[in-house]
Formats: sequence, structure tokens, C-alpha cells
Amino acid sequence: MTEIAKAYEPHSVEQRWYPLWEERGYFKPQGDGPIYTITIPPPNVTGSLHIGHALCYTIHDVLLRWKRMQGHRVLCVPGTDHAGIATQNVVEKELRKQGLSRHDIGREAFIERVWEWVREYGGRILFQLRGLGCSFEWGRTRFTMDEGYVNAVMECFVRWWEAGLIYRGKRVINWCPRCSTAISDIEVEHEDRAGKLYHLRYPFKDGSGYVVVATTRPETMLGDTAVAVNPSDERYKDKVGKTLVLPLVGREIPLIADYYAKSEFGSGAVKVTPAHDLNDYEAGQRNNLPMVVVIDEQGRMNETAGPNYAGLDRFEARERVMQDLEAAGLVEKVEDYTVPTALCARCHTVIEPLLSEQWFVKMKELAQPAIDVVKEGRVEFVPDRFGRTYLDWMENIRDWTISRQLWWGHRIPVWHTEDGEYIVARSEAEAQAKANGRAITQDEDVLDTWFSSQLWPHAVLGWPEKTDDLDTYYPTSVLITARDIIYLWVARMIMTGLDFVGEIPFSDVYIYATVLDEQGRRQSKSLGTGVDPLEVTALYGTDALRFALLIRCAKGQDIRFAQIRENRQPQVEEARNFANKIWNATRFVLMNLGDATQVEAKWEPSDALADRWILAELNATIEQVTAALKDYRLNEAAQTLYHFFWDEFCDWYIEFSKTQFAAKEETAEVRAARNRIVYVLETSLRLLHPLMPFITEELWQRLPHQGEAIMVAAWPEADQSRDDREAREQMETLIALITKVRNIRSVMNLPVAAWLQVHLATTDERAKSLVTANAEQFKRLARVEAIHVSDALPPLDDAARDVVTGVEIAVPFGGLIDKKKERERVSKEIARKENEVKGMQARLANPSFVDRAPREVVEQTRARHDELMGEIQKLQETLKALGA
RNA sequence: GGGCGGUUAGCUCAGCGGUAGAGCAUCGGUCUUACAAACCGGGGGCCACUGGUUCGAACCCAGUACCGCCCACCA
Repeated sequence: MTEIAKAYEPHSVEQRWYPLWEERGYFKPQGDGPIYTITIPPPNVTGSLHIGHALCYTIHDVLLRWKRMQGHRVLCVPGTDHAGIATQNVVEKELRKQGLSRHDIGREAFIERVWEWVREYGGRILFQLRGLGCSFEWGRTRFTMDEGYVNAVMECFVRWWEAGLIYRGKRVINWCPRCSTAISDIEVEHEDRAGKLYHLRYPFKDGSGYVVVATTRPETMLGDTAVAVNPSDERYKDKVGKTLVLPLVGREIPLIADYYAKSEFGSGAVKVTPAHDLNDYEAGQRNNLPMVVVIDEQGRMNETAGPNYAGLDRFEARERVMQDLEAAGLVEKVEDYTVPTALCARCHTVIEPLLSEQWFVKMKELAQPAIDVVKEGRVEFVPDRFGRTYLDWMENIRDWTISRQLWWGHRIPVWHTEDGEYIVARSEAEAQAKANGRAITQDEDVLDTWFSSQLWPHAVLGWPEKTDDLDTYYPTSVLITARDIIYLWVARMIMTGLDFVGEIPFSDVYIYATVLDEQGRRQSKSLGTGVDPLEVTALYGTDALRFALLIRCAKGQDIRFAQIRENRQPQVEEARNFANKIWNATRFVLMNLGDATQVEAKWEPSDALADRWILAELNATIEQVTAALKDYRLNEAAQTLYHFFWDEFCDWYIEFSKTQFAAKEETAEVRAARNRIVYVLETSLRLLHPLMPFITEELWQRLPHQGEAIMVAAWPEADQSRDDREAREQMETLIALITKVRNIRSVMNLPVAAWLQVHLATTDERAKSLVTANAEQFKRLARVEAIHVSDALPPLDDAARDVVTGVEIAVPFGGLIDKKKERERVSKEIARKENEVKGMQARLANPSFVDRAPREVVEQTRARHDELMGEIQKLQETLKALGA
């Protein structure tokens, strides 16, 4: 027997197995079983591993390993996303340290800088995933800007252009002044902020008074081109059509009627700034209003805003405008007000709605088939409620702003001719050819990052080329992702998959839990509430982190995950303890194999109760774990295994069969016992392997086994014939009896070391033979010297008594019994049983329960009731004998 | 303003129609030769509230309260 450490030491084990698995090609598709494919959500190249990633990719790996063991031909394609804005920001920040802006070095040099950065750091996060044990096919790793992928993006743009789905237009879009780019509607976050509502007076040109308008953004008044009131608003009936003079600017603007103005808000009149507000823009369109742009792309007032304001930041301008209006006596009042504020999801800068020329995709047409496949159940969300949120959004989908005023990304494949025509082509050469000698310049903008990631499942498999991979592995099996990108990403992949490949990209969408901090807030680096998974694994090992996350991974439920304090994280500690338990149980078995070459993981038939019982429990465990994994109930799989391994296998089976398999002799019986325990252990390790790959591989390799690695061993299959209800019931009784004796010892303060005498009395022959057949184990586990079984207890003065499942127990003391303590104990026991009986009596007395409840339930209740009554009676006799 | 979750033992959470569960914490006892990261035993819950359906509800339905997400153009 090889030496084995007293405690599980994860780090060396992890380092040993991962490279071996990879070298042996286990991460590549193997064999010719059914196909199982996952394409991972590509993390941003700027990303470093956080706890959410750890959860996401652990779930991936669990499913991959499980399916692989089930004989599937498994492929998981990893990769990274170029993450336009995020990556550009990172590199710009680096430049700034050298006192440079991207404009100083120019577009080409800047992009080269970003590429350098990506080459150096872009693979870091994928590297970290190896540490988590992820069995991904690294040979097929993709990047959303690698050569082939660019082709896919260009292809998509060109096809959509040709289909008339892409257009260019001037509209009010969400502009982030800090990122200085347009962003799409779903990249905007909304937040209520404390602000003011300003009531301003706009005088009529003819001197007949003024109209009061309310606004939260007075600086935009410089761009007003009308004031609107509701057509049905009586107050303004005779004033609509009159001319107002815009304060501070002097521009004459009309008072118009438009349904957009709500009579009940403020004075019922709303100022209209078509160039700086989406609603105003639409009102402007309806009423042919001019659009006056007064704020620039940096969020500063421009020339048009007038000499007093030009160059001021929008928030400074707000103050200046209010001062000037105040001075002119045009401020009616200013109230505190909660302002719904739009923020850039990336940098939390206040969004500036800006009139701007951008590229858009028409979504309605694309959305319809993607709505249908979810409605028809061809794509299923887990938990299914996310299917409904998906449909809600898809049914109200709006056009998508795809252009970004950035340098890092896929440059829009549109070339402008001098005469204002757009040439859309897959490459510059193709554009040149189409231009017929006209001079062309490429559009300056790049595409939204999600424009490329929407193609992920088919693009990573080779699309638009017709590759074998695409043929073989598409559609993929499941998409595992976070709920905050259902719209940004999931919806769009379904649309492009259907549009370009003609088939759904995946049949299941598993939305996993969001990992929160202790207070239930989203984990955030800036708040310092984030937990670094690498710190956790350094402390407790990878398997412990995986298991800690998985056992909390209830369907759709968020996970609160505590920070590490004083080098401890209790949630992971629990999992580490479990790993250690697995380690030591295996260690114990290994220490007692005798001539190990004679041992194999094989179930030897046995009539012994514990053997029958553990086989039945193991079988049930296989069944439950398999079903749970199939249903993405990962926490249940983890919990079931934890319970089986610790409570049933370690606490009872090992203890029960110790003397047999750990015997010194090498008899056939001993070998059979060894085969059995190795069989149960080996099977347990297989079941645990997808969740805890490293420790299971390490231990499995040390056990007698067949095959080269547990990673490629077969997943255990349940076998109906191994269920054994009788054994499970009997074992339950036996455990209850042993526990009761231990309980008496403990409560009555009997010395732990003392070997007790135990009298058991019952007229139930089965119970009697249960005890006599397992007397050896009973004695050892309850520390009993002799068990005396009879029909009725002999008269014993100095004994503690109890009764369990109809069996009376008496434990004589060596000396005098502490009658007071014993009375207490027995009274408590009676009270407990009476309490239980009370409920049953009420039910049994209720005729409609007896009539209407299933007969089985009624009989069960009656039987239990009678049993309890008998037990109570015995206990009362005991109590009487104690002199109560 | 709409939609969706959550509310169960001191803490973190499972359970989702037939007598309340786990881990941690707590209390008592153990170096019982696999494991003190362990073992054995104990205590601790009107399952947020109010109604309803049911023989029976933590679990199903309706509503209330408080927490948290998502969506939404009300100045």
C-alpha cells in the first residue's frame, strides 16, 4: 500500500491531473456517442476571474464531465470577447499614464497597442479557467476578432444590408460623453436620483403673459424649438398657435398642441427640445419642428448655445442658465424632485440623448422566428420564467443602434463614395471593385461588441464556411449564462442562428444564479465586496470552491457568498471538510485492502443487512443524482451526494462493515467485503467526479480500478432490481435502536468508556432477528457488552428504559440510577410522543379524513398511532416505577 | 407605472400537498487505532402576515407588508 497523507492536500493534486487529462486528449471530442456541445459565454479579454465566472464555468464543467462519462462525444468551445468599449478604456488608461491620448498616436497605432495588450493579457482569464478544472477544448479556442471570426461578422453585416435590415439614420440616440460613443438602449441603466424640477416662464411675444413649463434639465432650454400642450387642455384652447419668445435666446417658438403633453403634469405645458430628448425628438418629427443641437459629444454646450454658455459643461450650464433666468425674473419655482436618470452601463456617466447619425438594424422581422421557437418550446429556458421575460422583450423589440464611435472593434464594412453612396462589402478590395474607380473612404465607426458575439455559436464552429464542425456540433446542447445578458446576447444568438444557419443555436438556456455578497448586493470590485476565486482556491482547493458553489446552485436562486475574513470562508470550509471526508474514507479503505492485487471494485452478492441496504441507497443515489443533473438541479445533485457519502456510507456502512473488510485474514469473505466496499466507494467517486474532479481522480487512481482515468470512466447506471425496501426499513430500525442506546448513555451521563448491558424486548420476531443477526455491529457501535433479547423485559430496578419502533429498551446501570434525571428524560420522551399522537388522533377522529384521504395514508397514520400509544404506555409504566 | 423573485432554527440556505431539514453557530460528552477539517448526543422553528381551496397547506390560490432584481419616453 502506498502512503497516503492524513489530510487532503489539494494543490499538488490539482497540478498533477489537469495536464495529464489534457495531454491524453480527454478534452477533445471522443468516440462516436451522441453529440454534446457547449460554446461558452466568452469572457471579456479585459476580465479577470470573479466568483460569477467561477460559478458559470464550473456549471459548464459539471455538465461536460457528466455527459462525457455517459458516453457522449463532448465538445466545449472556449474563447474570449474583444469587448469594444471595455478594452479600449483599459488601453486608453495605460496611454494616459504616459500623458497620451489615443488621438495623439492615431487610430492605426492605437489599435496596434490594443492588440499588443490583448496578446499579452487576453488569454489570462482562460488560463485561470484551467485552474478551475474546466475541460474545454482549448485547441478550438476562438476570439471575436480572430481572422475567421471577422469574416463571420462581415458576412452578417453584408447579408443584413442586402436584406434591407441595416440602415443609416439620424436620430436621437443614447450618447455617453465619457466613452464618447453611441450605445444601444439595453446598455443604458436607469436610476432614480435626487434632483430638482424647475418651473420656467416663457413669455408670449405679444406681451400677453407667459406659459410655465417644467423641466429637470433647464440647460436644454437653449435648444427648445416649441412648447407643447395637450390638444384637449381647456386652459390653452385659445393660446395654441401663438408665438413665445424663448428666454435668454430670443428665438421665437410656437405653442403647439401635441398629445405627448400631459395636462395633469405641472402647468400642462412642456418644453420641446427635439435634438436632446427622445420624446421631444418624436414630438418634433410629428410637428415638423426644427432641431437645434446645443450640446456636443463631450457633454459641453456648443456655439449654438450662445456665447454665454458655449464651452460650459452641461451641469455648469444648468446653473448658469438658472442664474440668468432668475435674474430675468423668469423662474416660477424650483422643487425637489426625483429624477429618473439614464446612465451608461459601462461607466455610469449620465447619458446625453443626442441627435446623431448612426447605423441601425431593423429587429422586428428577425425577432419573429426567435419568438416562435421559444413559444413552441424548441428553445427552453431554465428556469422557465426567463422564457417569459425573453418573450416580453422580443415582442416589444426596437431597432438596434449598432455603430459605435470607437476605434477598437470590427470596423463597419461600409465605404462612402464622394457622391454620397454607400458601398457595403466584405473587404476593402471588394469595395474598391464595386466603386468603379470612385474614391472611397471607409466608415469611421466600429460595430457594437454584441454584433459580433451574437454570432458566437455558429461562428466558433466555422460559419460562414461550411465546416465539418458546424455540421457535426451545431446546434449546441445548452447555453449557460447570466440573466443580465438575456436580451443583449441570448436573444440575438437565437435570431442570428435561425437567420443564418436556419436552426436554433441551442435547445436549452440555463440561467444560473447571480452571486451576491453577504448583504445581498451584487458583488462589486469598487465596493470591495468581491471575492477572488483564486484566493479561495489557494485556501481550500478548487474542488472545495466548486462544491461550495454547486451545493448553493438552486434553480434561479441567487447565491450569497461571504468574503474571506481572517483567512476563513465558512461556506467553502464546509465543502473542504467534505473533500477531506472523502479523502479519509478512501484512505481508510486503502489502508485495509490487504493484498490489494486481489481486490476489485465489484459488488459481491450478500444477504447481510448493511450490504443490502448500502446497495439500495447507492442505487437510489445514482437515480437521484442523474435525474438532478438532467434537470439542472445542481444543488440537489450535490446535496444528495453529500448526504449519501457522509451520513450513509461513512457514518454507517463503513462503521458497520469495518470488522469484515478490515480483517487481518485473507479469506474469501474478507475479500468479498473488500470488493464490496471498494465497489461502493469507487461508484461514489464516479458520481462525485463531475463536481469534484481533482480529488476523485487522485483517489480513484489509487483504488483498484479498470480503465485509465475516472474522467473517462462510465457514469454509473441505476438498476431497479437493486432497490430493497425491506433492507432500508430494517436498517432504519436498527439505526434508531443504536441511536437510542447512545442517547441514553449520553443523557444519563454514563461513562463513555463503559461497556453496557442492553435488554431489548419485543414480540415482533422480525425485530428480534434483526437485532440478533446484527448483534456484533450493534454492540460495537453502541459500545455494548451484551444484548439480551426477550419477549418482555425482566424486572430491572436500576435501568434506564425507553421504547423505539415497538422495541423496549432497558439499560441497567452499574450503580444507582439518578432517578430524577431519568424521570426527566422519560417525561420528555412521553411529551414528545404525545404531541405527535395528538395530531394523529385529531385526524383519525375526523370522518372526512378517514373517508377521503388515500387508504394508504390512513392506514399508515393508524399504525403509527397505535405504535406510539403502545410506546407511551410503556414509558408511563417506567415513569411510575421511578416513583413519579 | 408594469413584470418577476425572496421572506423557513441565532446565521447561510434546501424543501414546495401527507408527522419541519442541512451546514455553520450553540450546549454536553469523546484523542472509540480513517478523519478534532473528526466522532457521539442534546437544545433550538405558530415555515412574514391575512383570508381561501383541501380530509390535510411551509408547499396551491387571492390579498397585505417588507427586501431585491428586471423592464418602461412622463417633462
